[in-house]
Amino acid sequence: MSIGAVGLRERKRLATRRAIQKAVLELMEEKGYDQVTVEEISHLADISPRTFFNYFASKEAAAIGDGPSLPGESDLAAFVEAGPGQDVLSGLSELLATAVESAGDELELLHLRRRALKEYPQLFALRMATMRVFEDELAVVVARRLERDDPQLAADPEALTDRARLITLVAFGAMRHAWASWADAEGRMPLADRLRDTFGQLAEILVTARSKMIG
Amino acid sequence: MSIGAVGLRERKRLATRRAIQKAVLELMEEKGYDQVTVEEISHLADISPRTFFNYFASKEAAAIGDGPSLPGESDLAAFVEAGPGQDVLSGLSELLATAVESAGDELELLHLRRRALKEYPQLFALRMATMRVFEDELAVVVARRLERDDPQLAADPEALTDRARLITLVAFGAMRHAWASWADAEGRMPLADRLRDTFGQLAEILVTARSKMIG
DNA sequence: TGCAAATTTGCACAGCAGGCAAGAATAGTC
DNA sequence: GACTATTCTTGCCTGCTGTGCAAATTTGCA
Repeated sequence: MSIGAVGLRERKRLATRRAIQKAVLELMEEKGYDQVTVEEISHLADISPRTFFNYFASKEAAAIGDGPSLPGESDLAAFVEAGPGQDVLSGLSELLATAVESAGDELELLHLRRRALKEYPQLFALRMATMRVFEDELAVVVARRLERDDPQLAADPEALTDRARLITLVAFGAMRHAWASWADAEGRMPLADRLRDTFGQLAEILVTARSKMIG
Repeated sequence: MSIGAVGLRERKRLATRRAIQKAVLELMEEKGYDQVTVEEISHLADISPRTFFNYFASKEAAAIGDGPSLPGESDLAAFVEAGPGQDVLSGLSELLATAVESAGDELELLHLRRRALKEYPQLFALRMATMRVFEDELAVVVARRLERDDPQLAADPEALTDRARLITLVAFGAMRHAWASWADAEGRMPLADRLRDTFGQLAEILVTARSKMIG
């Protein structure tokens, strides 16, 4: 296997992983989550039921699907090095919008999942729960940014990660809002645009809050 | 059954519900989540395994436990009617702090759960996910507040609920941060204080963001 | 081609979870 | 206090979920 190329093995694994997720979601739309069995899913995905569990720990995990992953290092660096002139939340807005725009081949799965999970708020909430990993990764990046922008925070590592985590969680709240309105609109407007819109509204709210706090 | 009093039936139901949650958490601390069976839980809670499922849909649901409920109407009214002079996030900070302070008899369960779930981030995340219901209830209250404060928003019901939802989700992000630092500190400082502290920090961030957005 | 490593599969089994109907406890009525 | 309706608990039975293990298959590499 030549350097840089992705081996057949890994490609097959990814394909199987996606086939399973696609199968669950399609069957869910057809007959509802509870009526779908692992046996059916496996049949549709062309694997044995035992193999299903080599890929996902549970039927639920397959329905929820893989979480998002961080944008590439170049995008991250752009965010980290934007400098103290740009406010952090605006920077996050751009970073996240960029991230979802580069979804690429996962787009079909994204829409299938949106439709299927819309019927199951519990599963949707569970998917949100799996975002914890993403949140943690994001918090690290935010910390990198704060470290550069704010020498005072940089001197206190504990306060730094604490602050980074707060910002990340708040930004994540905005992200959830963007997702919700995207889903409400049946995905007609790109998710990235929703994100920018939501963060814009957030800025409005903050400005209002600010004027009240000082006024 | 006299008016106002809670019947024996309901009291017993609540007691059983709490006994189950207590049993799961204690067994979890003793031997780990996976090693705990519904049979053991039922035995410790003095009910049949079948009855267990009359109370909780799954072992997981019992481990996660009941979500929080809204504060009393008097507290809600105080928040709703605080007037446009108080910024909404500050108001939410007080409302939420008040809510957790009136936990009362659930306090033992609260601490038991904190300890037990700390070992299981997945379950903790799941518990966060079940807060959706709480979020929705809270969003309704926030909408009531906005309707009073902002005539412009009141005229557009859709924009109103959308805005209320965004504020709620952002506040919930802050709440998650408060929970995290409370759990980190082993619950030594009251959760309510953590909440106030976190919302204070949030205000700081907003001030910074504001000065950058206008500067 | 042939060997080593990774992956898939079948099999067996414990535990989860729900439908159903019989029995027990509770509430309301007289 | 006895009677009846309602609600709750329990046992039984069943199907599905999820895992350990070992055999069989596929892929990577020389």
